[in-house]
Amino acid sequence: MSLDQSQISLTFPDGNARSYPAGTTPAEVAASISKSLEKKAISAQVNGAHWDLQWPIEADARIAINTMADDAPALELIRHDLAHIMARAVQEIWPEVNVTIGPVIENGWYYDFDRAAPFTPEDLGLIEKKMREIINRRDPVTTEVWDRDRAVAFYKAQNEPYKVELIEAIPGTEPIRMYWHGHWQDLCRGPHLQHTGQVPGDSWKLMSVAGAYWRGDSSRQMLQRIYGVAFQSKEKLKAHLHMLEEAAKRDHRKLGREMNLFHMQEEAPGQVFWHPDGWTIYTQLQDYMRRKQRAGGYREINTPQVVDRKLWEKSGHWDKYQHHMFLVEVDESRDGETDDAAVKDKAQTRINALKPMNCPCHVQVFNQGLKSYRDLPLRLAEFGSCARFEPSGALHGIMRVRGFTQDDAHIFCTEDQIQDECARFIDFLADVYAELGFPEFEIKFATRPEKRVGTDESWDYVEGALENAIKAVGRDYTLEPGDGAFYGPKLDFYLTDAIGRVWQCGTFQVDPNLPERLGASYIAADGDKHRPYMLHRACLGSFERFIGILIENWEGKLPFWLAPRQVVVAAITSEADAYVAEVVAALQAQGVRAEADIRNEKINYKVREHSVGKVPVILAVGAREVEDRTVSVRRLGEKQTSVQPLDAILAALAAEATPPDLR
RNA sequence: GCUGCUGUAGCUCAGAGGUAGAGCACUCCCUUGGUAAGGGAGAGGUCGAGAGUUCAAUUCUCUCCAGCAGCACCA
Repeated sequence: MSLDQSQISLTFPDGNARSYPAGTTPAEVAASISKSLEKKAISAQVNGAHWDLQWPIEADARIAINTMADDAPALELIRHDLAHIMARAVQEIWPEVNVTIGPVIENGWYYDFDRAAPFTPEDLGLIEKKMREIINRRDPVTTEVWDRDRAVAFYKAQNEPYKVELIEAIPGTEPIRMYWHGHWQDLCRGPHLQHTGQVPGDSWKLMSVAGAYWRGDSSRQMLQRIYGVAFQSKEKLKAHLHMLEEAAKRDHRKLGREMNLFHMQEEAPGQVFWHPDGWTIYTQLQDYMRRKQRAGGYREINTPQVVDRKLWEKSGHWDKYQHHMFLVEVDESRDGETDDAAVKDKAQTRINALKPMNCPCHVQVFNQGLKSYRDLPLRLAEFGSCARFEPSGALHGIMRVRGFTQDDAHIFCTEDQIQDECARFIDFLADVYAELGFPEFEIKFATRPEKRVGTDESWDYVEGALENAIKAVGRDYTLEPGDGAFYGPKLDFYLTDAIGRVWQCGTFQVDPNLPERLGASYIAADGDKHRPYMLHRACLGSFERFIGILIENWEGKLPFWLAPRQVVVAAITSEADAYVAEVVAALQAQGVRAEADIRNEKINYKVREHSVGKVPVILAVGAREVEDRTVSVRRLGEKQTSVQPLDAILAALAAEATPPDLR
């Protein structure tokens, strides 16, 4: 502690402290250390907070000066200053454009503009050029804290209404900070670099322009958002652009077409036409899940697709979910001979909905016959085909669709069975994910939201049960306070794919509400009727989306047991054709998906075509193999081939074709 | 749903106010070739749908449909 009020003590990362006048800025601190540090400094950490070099320090503090060698602050400043530089470039080219906000995001930044004419790809080039000019000007960055009214008046005079609105949204306790990059001005909480010349000239790129709502609100003005990416070096930018290319190669829409797995067409937007090879993957996965669920104590059921609105009114979906439902109006008085569907007897018209979820139907199954506490927990599973009217802009390949099938199940149980069922499910899911090639997953625990039903005691109990369950199976989780459903808490499961992307697939939700609405009950040991809890749970989510994830994860090179085409037996000369047929038949008899290629093509051609087609194993046979009863084995991605006896490869491939749960 | 862009042969794409082209794939012929494209020939398209402008529209304009990117949505 300094004795003198006007002096403060600043402690450096090495533990040494020095005394400075109160109000000293990190820039002055850096200068007091060395000329080179003064030049290299970009910002500081003051008591851990990211601090602009120009901001005064008024009290004793821990301080560290940041340079470009400090990754996190360097990237933040580069990206943040580029956001300002881009906005400045845009206003230098088109002075009438209004600026709004421009935050740093993963890998870069964006800035939202209000401009009548759309930005074109050519405009992006112009903006980049102007940005380079601005960087080369090496304009100093300066900052001041302004009085709120002065700032509002300033932006009104500048005709920047969005800035005025932003200031009005800043809490009264926070300062209004203004920044200048040369003459160009922006409202910003900072920090920023010393001058524009500190931004590396060639390690960033403008990527795209797209619409975005002002303040993320779809009822408000649509702005134009320009995205950029930025790194500390040209090499890192290149690596990033390369990674984007790699991700594009995995696109399931592209691979689905190339591998002839499925297609979609405009008469059925958001719905999948599965081709034989794609459907092979689908059925393999479904058969696998069916076996796992049977082993896990689930009973499989199947329920109707077209269900009268009365049930949806009871379940509450009619009120809350109607705009997402496909409705089917049927004139029940039709004679069955009139082809014109538009001719309807309104009085006789019945409104149905395609089911968007399976839960209400599952309660109907539960409700048949009296249930005893001895029947619980009752685990009802369905590969439930659902239809949801998703907004057109949300559709994405087979990942976000309007018609899909969930690996859905509902567990009817008592309150004190929740914890066990939850633990059991986490183990089930971990097992499935590991066998499908996703050993790593995260759990997010979403707790009671503001708007909810049920008593606090009940929430306490159920949340406690979930938490105990996670601990019982020895897993970590992250808390998402307030993110639960209105009726109960939930766990969401996020798996990580081969290139580090995370996907939410599994879910586990506790629901006392729907059994109540739909009148589910069981006879407890005390002889009275009680309400069961309903646990909604899914592991893969939907088959469509999960297969999309599998395709992208494996870049189309699915594990052998899931690969739609497992083996191609290719003749090198037509003299081997009969032997090819024999090998194919022997493989098929072992349950291997094998096909013959005896076309009039060279072996090079065949190898290339089936490699491109991601067939995991090519068996080439020519005169030698026919003679020796062997095959030449070539694995996808390997250049080396090996000659093996027919019997040996039959046994090996049959073993490989066995799904992981049956090994 | 919103903003912008796109829609030409199975796929990837070129093209132009006067009713269309390439490569690959496909079919046939030659070739029997030893591990990522052998050679030749042929066939294939109401240029997403509808309307308008024009002597003439696939090309220009409008509406619709679908796709792509982002936003919003995903109780």
